[in-house]
Amino acid sequence: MQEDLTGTKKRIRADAARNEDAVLEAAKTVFAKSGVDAPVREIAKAAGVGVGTLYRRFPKRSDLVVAVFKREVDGCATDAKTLARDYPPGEALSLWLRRYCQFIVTKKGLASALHSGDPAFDALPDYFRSNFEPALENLLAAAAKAGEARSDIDAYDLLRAIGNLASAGRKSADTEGMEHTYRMVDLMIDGLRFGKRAD
Amino acid sequence: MQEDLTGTKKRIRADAARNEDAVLEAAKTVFAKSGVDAPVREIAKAAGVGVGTLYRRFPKRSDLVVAVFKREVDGCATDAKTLARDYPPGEALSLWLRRYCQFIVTKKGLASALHSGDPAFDALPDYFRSNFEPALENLLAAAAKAGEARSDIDAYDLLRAIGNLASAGRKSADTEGMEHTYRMVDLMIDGLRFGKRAD
DNA sequence: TCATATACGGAACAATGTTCCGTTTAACAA
DNA sequence: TTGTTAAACGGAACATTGTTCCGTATATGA
Repeated sequence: MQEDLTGTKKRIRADAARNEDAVLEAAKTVFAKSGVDAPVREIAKAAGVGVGTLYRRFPKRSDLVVAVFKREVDGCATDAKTLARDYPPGEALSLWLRRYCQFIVTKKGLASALHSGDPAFDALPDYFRSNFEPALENLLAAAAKAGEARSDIDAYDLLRAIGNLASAGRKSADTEGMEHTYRMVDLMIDGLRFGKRAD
Repeated sequence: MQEDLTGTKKRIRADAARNEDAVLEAAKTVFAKSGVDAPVREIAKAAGVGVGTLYRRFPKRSDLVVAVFKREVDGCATDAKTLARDYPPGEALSLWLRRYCQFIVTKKGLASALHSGDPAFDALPDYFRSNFEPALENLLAAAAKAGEARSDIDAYDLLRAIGNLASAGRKSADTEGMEHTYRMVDLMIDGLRFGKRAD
């Protein structure tokens, strides 16, 4: 028995780590398919674990929802960095805005859960903003500096605007509404570029 | 066995009518105390009936929620007529806006249920609007005609504005936030009067 | 007063969140 | 490699709902 870098007692057992990941992955899929109210048993089954295993790591249903949400936020925010590294500033910006758009659309069910009044979700809006706002700020700043976007747009305003656009056009959940949404978002991205100006 | 005016077969039994009313009244109270997710058993108990009785008249939980909501809307809309009859136009307007304010505050839990995506509640926003908008329009028109309010305010806009005000200030549910809310609403009512103008 | 359609109450059933515990196994030392 | 053991596992069992069923009670009309 030895202490790890953080001072906790023991190493996480390999199967435990594997299962935690499997559960989160399964939950993401099931939530997307059946909504956030999907039965815990269904998630456990999809992950190939027993409900006991699931509950040891996520004592309350809401813990699992929160974990999935944060994981998705982290993934989307991380993509901002990746895109910024791999693409020219303007393109990185517009690619990420589409990525963000997908995030919003797939989290439709989650969004309503956030406003359900359950205190378990109180921290999520902050988590959302404190991750996405800096991410977008960086992309915007880089694009503006490169002369590929205007520099007078507030990141949070843009997040909200696109969030509203994306969550509005979701009637049939298939490609029908999505195309319309993407067209609107493209319009907005064009606006960012068209209005560009030298600093 | 005789038909009534609407062509339906039979008269409603007295105990049935009594129980229906008791259930609705109990549901209103319980929803206010424990939220719209309160157990059906709790409502049945408060109404002094068995769950079977409750379910005969409201086959789904949501039917009960809808019925309570509509009943509250009806009551609030009816009060508009009563106030218009018993008070001078300007006073009737301002009294009813406070009444409406209370409606919004006590229906906080219900409001989130409306946007839960459950199709059972799809009709409620329309019901809300088609009752309240004409009610307020009448009050506004009368007050404007009497020179006690401006005449360039859209009823629905005002409903939304005050609805937002009232539903915003509801942190502790006690008198704390309510006072602040009422002050804002009073401000708005003053605005209606201050800005009055002859037609 | 009687017959009966109607309504009633609450037990029973189904679905789901959560807990419990006997069994399995990863990790470590000899 | 093998033995020991704390950790993790699975899923049965329990608790809390929504909903259904049905034997019993009763309001109504004749």
